[in-house]
Amino acid sequence: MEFSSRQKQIIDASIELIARRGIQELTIRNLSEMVGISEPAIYRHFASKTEILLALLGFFGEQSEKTFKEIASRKASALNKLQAVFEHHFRYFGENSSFSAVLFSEEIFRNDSALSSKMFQIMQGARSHVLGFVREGQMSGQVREDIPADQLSLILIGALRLLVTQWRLSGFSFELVEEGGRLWEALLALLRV
Amino acid sequence: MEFSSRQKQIIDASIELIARRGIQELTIRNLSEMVGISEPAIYRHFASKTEILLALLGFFGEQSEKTFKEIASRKASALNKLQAVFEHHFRYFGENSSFSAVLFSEEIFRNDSALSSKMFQIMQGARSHVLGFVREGQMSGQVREDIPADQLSLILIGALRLLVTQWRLSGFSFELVEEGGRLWEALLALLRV
Amino acid sequence: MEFSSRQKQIIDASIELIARRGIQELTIRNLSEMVGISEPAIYRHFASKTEILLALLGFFGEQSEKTFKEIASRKASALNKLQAVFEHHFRYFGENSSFSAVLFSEEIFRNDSALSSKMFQIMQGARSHVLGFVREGQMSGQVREDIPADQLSLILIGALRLLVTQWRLSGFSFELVEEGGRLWEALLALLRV
Amino acid sequence: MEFSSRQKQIIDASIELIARRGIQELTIRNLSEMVGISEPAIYRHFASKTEILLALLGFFGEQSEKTFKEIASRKASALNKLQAVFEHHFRYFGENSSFSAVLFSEEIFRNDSALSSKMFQIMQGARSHVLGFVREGQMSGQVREDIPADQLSLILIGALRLLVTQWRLSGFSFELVEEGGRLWEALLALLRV
DNA sequence: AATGAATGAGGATTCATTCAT
DNA sequence: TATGAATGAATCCTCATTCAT
Repeated sequence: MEFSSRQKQIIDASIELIARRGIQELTIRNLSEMVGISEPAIYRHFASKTEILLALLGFFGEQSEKTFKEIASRKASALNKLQAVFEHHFRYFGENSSFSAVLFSEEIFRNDSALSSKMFQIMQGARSHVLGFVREGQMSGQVREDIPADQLSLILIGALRLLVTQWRLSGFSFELVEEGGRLWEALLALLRV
Repeated sequence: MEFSSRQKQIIDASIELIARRGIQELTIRNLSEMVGISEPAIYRHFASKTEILLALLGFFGEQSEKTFKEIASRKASALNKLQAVFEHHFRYFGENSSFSAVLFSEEIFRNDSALSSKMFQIMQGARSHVLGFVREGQMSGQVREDIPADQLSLILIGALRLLVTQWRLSGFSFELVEEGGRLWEALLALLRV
Repeated sequence: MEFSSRQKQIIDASIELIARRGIQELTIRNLSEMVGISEPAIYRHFASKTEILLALLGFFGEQSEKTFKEIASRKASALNKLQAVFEHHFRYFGENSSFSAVLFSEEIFRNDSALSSKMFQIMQGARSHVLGFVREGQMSGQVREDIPADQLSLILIGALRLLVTQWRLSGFSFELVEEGGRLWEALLALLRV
Repeated sequence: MEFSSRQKQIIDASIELIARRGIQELTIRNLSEMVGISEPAIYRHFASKTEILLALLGFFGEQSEKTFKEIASRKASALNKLQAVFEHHFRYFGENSSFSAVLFSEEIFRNDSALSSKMFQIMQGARSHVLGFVREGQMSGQVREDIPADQLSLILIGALRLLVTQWRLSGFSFELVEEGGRLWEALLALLRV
């Protein structure tokens, strides 16, 4: 999916808007004000509001997929790859605090089936990549095998999500990267044989 | 807080509405249709829409608090108490699938400060209770001490939340109680010394 | 017209409400809150909101008429009577600042013909009494005759009204009785032969 | 302040509405019907109802100020200027009977502080101009000096206002300009040395 | 004499979207 | 590529009033 610069501008503004003021404030009016064009002009670039959200999710999905693939291709141990996943996400959200609001608020996309299935797809992508790394770790003997890989993945992702959510709800009141580092240490201790 | 039967009816309808159709569909109109009275009639029982949501959260908060306190008072080991927390929540959400939609969707309450602080309060309550149980376990030698208690709590709650969220997003496509049981087994193995 | 004590209470509350918060805040709800009874209970005492306003105007009308008649019956010169009219009104409004808001805001009663004709009647009453005093003064040689009596009445009443209105709009920021005394001195100088 | 033609249309309709049916009937719905557009369309041209009333008062204020300044700049005696003020207002209201309903009904604007202060400002403007003319007359020896200028102004404006109010409440049942002429004659006789 | 529950009509305002230009 | 003007449907909420109790 290629987006024009105007389209990118609109997507960025959407993310900002959702992050700063919540999904209920993502209106065409607010969007057009933020971009600096008129309301109808928005419709020159996207057929509907849903289309904007779809593009937004597509953007996240692609980024996520790309990142996971890059990490997967590294010549490194499974635990190092998992660490990279954690570090990447904490750094990424830390720098783009707006994104977490969108990515961890599935509720937002409930009403439209196209949106919610796109969301589901992104979540599944991340899940299966993490699962792959965990399995890799178990096969290489780095990760404990007494617990099923899918449970471990669930625990890993659940912890990551909750930390980011707490960070966001607390008004970004702590250093996500640092706190994330501590969380990873804890998880590492749990995973290791 | 005591509620009249009509008020309870309105709260129930709100939960149903949020659960089935999402927060965006929680409108006074839909609510009044569901209850079977006119829109203005709603305002005889609650001063505003915010008041309804506040009552709804208050109801959840009280229930949650009561449950945690009951479990805390049991003569049982810390791990048994944690297990009880997990079992209770999975059974509870399993039976009232609507509730999870409300409780794990903090985004919903962002725009109103009264609501979001109430939500925060409920989350903090659960968090501190779980933390207490974990500490208890560490002191009694049941729970490993090489990982800080707050990290363990985060991991526990994060896993619980994510499982419920996946269950909900998948359209309740699996048995929450069973799957929750498996998750608890995994967590138990991780926690134990 | 005789009013029950509850009815008097309602009328008083109406005056207070109009005076303190304006006619737009004279709602059955606010009224019932102020009186301390339920909304339907208001309708036990008055058939409708219009009926309340009618009673309120009737009360003012009677008081006004009584006062004018009392003054008219005094054994005093015409100018003394006029002075009494001024003194009475300034003292009366000064003590019951609420009343001026009702009496000089004819706009309030426009929509209902029963109300506006009642209002008109009260105004006409005051007007004809003042006119009578002026004529009396002209006939007795106290008041200049080069200006028609009806013009003089208009000027007298207009000045009284404007002073009270300014006092009210300024938030009762000056001593009405004192300022009214000065105004009367000025008018007296104008009226005298 | 420049207004689009649609905005002028809306302001005109507001004046008409207030004049013909009273402030309580100045609703967005009635306004939109009168203008011949939908209710939301009104909001394309004014951000809120208050904004409409503010524009309306601004329009009156400007007109009033302009008129007073023009009269003040004339090479004429003070009494001639005062006469011009009276003639202008009676002619103006006679031709635009609607305006008096707005301008002399301060009660209307009580609830909104922005509106009531604008109203106060307009009133003060008129007051100080009249006061200036009276002082000018006293200094030039045209106007009697035994009565303070501010009392005379109050009397002048009070009489003007009351005549217009009576005219309006009587359903425009007499010729305002003629009757206003007679009133001015009376006032002139009072003012002159 | 009073009330709890209810309502039809209407209040201001916002929404996503369309259309002519 | 953009906009000014518009709108149907919906938002939350308030009003005076009624009715059964």
